[in-house]
This record gives sequence, structure tokens and C-alpha cells, in this order.
Amino acid sequence: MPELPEVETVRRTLELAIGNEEIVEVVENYSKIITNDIFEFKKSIQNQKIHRIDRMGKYLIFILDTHTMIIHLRMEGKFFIKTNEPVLKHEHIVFKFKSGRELRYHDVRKFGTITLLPLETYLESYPLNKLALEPKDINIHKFFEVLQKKRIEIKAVLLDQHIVSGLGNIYVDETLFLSKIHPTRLANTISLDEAAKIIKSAIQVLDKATALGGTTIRSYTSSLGVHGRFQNELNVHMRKDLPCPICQTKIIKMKIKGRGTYVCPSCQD
DNA sequence: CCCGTGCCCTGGCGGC
DNA sequence: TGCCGCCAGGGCACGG
Repeated sequence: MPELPEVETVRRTLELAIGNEEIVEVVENYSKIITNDIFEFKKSIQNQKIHRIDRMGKYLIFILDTHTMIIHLRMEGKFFIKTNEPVLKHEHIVFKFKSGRELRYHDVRKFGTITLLPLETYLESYPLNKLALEPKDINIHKFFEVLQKKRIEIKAVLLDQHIVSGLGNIYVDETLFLSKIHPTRLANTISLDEAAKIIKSAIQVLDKATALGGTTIRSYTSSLGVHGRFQNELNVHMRKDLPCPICQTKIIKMKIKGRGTYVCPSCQD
């Protein structure tokens, strides 16, 4: 489940690998990934050069000549670069370059999305126009004001990309552990100091994970040969029944908003 | 507006 | 060994 650190790792790798490539053709084997009309998409993207790859929250943004391609990997989306190899079952979209190389979008669950938007308006268009700032850019006082109006669990708030972007299930669990706050605490009971602690912890977790190339939990394949190393640094996530690194209490697993959630019942309250 | 639920998908796994 | 049914979850549509 790529979150900010994994998406940033993919962004860096892709920019080095395919910056300056020119797209000559797109072949779709499962067109629902592309949210535009497929005919319009193919027409607009033809002969566009990849100038730069940006990222906002969990979205990758390919900067082309006149358009941008906004990509969300959702649960299992990943990219591979290949030349003259048979197309595999889950390689749904193939971008063919002038050089002969191909960028292939691979996604077993088919949850990912690719959207082409004009360069002039993409920031003001859906989906980026709805996206909140990342933890490093969040204003604590504004964040605290939002929390005070929310009568839902703090974990649900941190997963909401319209409130703060970049965090997903893994890094919310880790952020709340560092903050010593229980994920079921209602948002409107969080104090200003605690709100500040949450943002500070989120920045710390995301920075460290990004430096380590993200987290690789499902290791059967990795995008572009990138293996993250943050899984070795996880304090609570995926550690049910293992001892808390601070107090040795057994980590418990619970469900919040349908998400598997890991908590130290002693450190977090 | 606010919040909860169901849906999209398929491989992997537990149970028998 | 094989098959069935359920689980994983980010973000959105929908409904109360």
C-alpha cells in the first residue's frame, strides 16, 4: 500500500529512469485504470515528452508538454520498465517510448487510477484541488481547529486526504504510537499540544521512511526493483502480539473504519 | 455539512 | 490436494 514514502521513492526512481522519454503510443489492456475517455487520452498523450515527475501526497504527477498525468497507485499499483518482453497478465497499461523502452503499469487489484489533465489547470482540477497539505506543510492551529469540529476517531481523521495528505494505514499507526495517542480517541478531545505532537510525529515517521526507501511488507515483487527498508523500523504496525519496543506490553490489533489497526494499549491512551 | 456503509478487485489463506 | 468463502484496503458514491 504505497503511502507518501513509497510514492516518493517511486517518483525519484522513475524521474531518473524515464525523464526525457517521449511517449509514442499507449496500449491499454484494462482501460478502467484510465479515468479519461480512452480515445481522448490516447490522442492527447501521443508524442508528449516526460519533462519531470512531481508528487503531491500519494499522487504521482508526470509533467508532459501540454498535459499532466496524475497517477494514484492505490493498494498495489507499480511500474516496471521493459524492452521487448511479453506483456504480463497484470500489466494493464503500456506506455511505449520513442527509445523502444516501455513503462508498464502493473496492478493486481486494479484499484489504481491514471488521469490526464491540461497543464494549465491540473492544480485547480479534481483530484488535486481536493487534496490537503502534507504534514510538513500543515499549520498546527488550522489543523487543531479542524480536529475540534470532528466527532470521529483520530485515526479516521489522519487517513482523510482532504485533511492531511500522504499518510495511509501504516504511517498513521506509527504516527499515533510516537504521539502516545490511542487511535480511537475522538478528534475533538485532542488538545492543541497533542495535535502538534501528531504532526511532528508524522513528519518524523515520513522523513525516516522516505530516507529508507519506504516500507516493503509484501515482498513478492517490488516496483522497479526498489526494496524499502522501513519495515525493520516499524514499532506497532503488523506487530500483533509482539512486545512494544518501549514498555514490552503485547501489541494488540483492532479494526477502525474497516482498517487493521495496531496499538500499544499501555503507551497509547 | 457530517458521518457510516458498501463497493471496486484478486491473490492468498484458513477451514474442511 | 482441492475448493469455498473471506480478507486486505484508499477513496468515492450514496444514504440517513
